[in-house]
Amino acid sequence: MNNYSKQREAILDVMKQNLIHPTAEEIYYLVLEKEPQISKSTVYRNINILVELGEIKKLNMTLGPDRYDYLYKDHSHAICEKCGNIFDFYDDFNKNEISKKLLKQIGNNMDINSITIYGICEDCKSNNKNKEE
Amino acid sequence: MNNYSKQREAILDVMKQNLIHPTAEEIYYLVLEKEPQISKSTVYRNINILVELGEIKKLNMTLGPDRYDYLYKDHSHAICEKCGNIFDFYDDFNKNEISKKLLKQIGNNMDINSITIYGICEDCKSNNKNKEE
DNA sequence: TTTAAATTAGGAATGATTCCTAATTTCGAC
DNA sequence: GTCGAAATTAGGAATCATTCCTAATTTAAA
Repeated sequence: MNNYSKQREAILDVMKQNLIHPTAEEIYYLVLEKEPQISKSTVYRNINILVELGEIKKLNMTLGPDRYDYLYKDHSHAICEKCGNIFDFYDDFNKNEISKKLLKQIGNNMDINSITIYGICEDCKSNNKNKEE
Repeated sequence: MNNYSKQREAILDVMKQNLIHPTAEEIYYLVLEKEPQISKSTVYRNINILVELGEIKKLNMTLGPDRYDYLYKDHSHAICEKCGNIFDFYDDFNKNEISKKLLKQIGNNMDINSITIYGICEDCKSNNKNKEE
């Protein structure tokens, strides 16, 4: 793994230019515009390679297929389990006090790659107030 | 949704007695022992209902199919992205300072259901030191 | 009871992802 | 540059996980 290919390059470009947390399928259609002959299996294979190389990040979703994010520094996510919206936030987990406390609680000196918060966002909370079922 | 059924009861019992973060498939085989005629679709359907009712929690995995956990109070997870191990830790996110700070960073007053930490555990870190590829 | 709604088993269908294969591309050694 | 080994590709088949469909059964409220 790790020879140059214009297909892999095109996928990484798409990720850099679309900071919208696309699914693998969405990445495929975005890449198609520049590489009309690319196959879905190539997209899936390269997404996995890019994740392994640490160039992009996989977001494990509660709802629907997983999503991907071009990895920039100190970037974590909060995901609404009702509507699926993803909120970005920024934090250097290798420096700050929050992660020190979390690490102490875990009792295992992990390298923290990211923190994901799962919850219900403001919008979904207020929409819910009017509902009864 | 919400009539009594012995199948749903059996699934919840399995979850209460097996705090091992099983996959849906594993839950199916565990329930089979008590309900030998239960079908897989019944297991999947009831798992989803129990998640919706808040009786069990879905863990979004980086590796492999999702896993489930019998929900007890103030319980969150750290997942190793290399070996898939799940570490439990305990924290009431609706009370403590950590979640207050996280909420401020998100900029959206979410109800936090849980926090999941993704990283590399101690074991995988030390195993890696000897590897080069 | 009676009846409507919920639930079931079982299998078909779907959706997402990985695997397979033969052809092509990359790249380092000469 | 040329060669050959290793990596990569397109395309489709296969697999895996999950949901959907249907007719029969069970539940629960009137």
